Amino acid sequence: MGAPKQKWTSEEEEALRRGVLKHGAGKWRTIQKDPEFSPVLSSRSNIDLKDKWRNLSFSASGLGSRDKLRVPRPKAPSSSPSPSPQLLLLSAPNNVAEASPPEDCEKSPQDDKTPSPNSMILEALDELKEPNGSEVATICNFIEQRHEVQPNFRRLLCAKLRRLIGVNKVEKIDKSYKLTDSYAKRALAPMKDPSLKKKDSAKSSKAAKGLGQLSPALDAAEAAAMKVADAEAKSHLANEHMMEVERIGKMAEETESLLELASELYERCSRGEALTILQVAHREF
DNA sequence: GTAGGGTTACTC
DNA sequence: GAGTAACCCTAC
Repeated sequence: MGAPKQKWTSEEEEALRRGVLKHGAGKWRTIQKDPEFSPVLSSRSNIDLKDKWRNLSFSASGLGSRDKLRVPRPKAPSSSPSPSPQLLLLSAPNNVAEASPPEDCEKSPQDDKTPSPNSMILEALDELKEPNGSEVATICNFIEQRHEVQPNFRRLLCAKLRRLIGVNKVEKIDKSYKLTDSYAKRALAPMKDPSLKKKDSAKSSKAAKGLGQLSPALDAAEAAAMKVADAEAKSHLANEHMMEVERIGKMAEETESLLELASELYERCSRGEALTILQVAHREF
């Protein structure tokens, strides 16, 4: 890495936040070019904005930053439907990744020599079944016993667990982790279904995968709908506030002109001038 | 142009 | 050593 890291200033963060409010998350280029924000964000690329917003979103959710998984980049394209950026805007992205990429979908560990880390973690939590959750060390040991993992796997495990918490697949209890009830019931059931395991054809495994994804997908859709409704409500509220601001502005203008009128009247009257109501009403004086 | 996963530097 | 923030890479 050549250039040193360029830390984000609070002004830049504020500009980004306002830019997202104005144009919406996902319009990074627009925000970056917006004359209102470009002076502050001139040294940032649209990618920088996106990355920073991602970090902000994760910290807002109390999850810390997104995880970093040091595994070989899967060649399979991540064709998952991308979550609406607006979902990231107004609330923590807890459900955003529910419709997760294929890498996240839990295929049976038997399918591959080295399953994805997600699969291994979920498998471990599922099999450990500790009521109060399992500690990282326990999970790590479990996985190491069953699979060949990279040397720094424990560190990656922590990061991965946080992401799984973020997508509501795992919950953290004190220092332990366990599968969320909803996820354990819905997503893992098809995996463990012997009838599905028996069918080892590509077709059936695909079907099993689909089944495994269906419920989380429904959850994601439901959560997304709620988030959208929430965002719309907030947007409506913001509109109302804007109208209120305009109304108050108008009132201020009217008050000012009334004040001018009153002063004028006072001056005239103090000079002994007589004015009729009609004159005052039509300001014919 | 954007999203998402990966890598690296920094901090505690 | 672990967690986090910033940066990079690639697919779409």
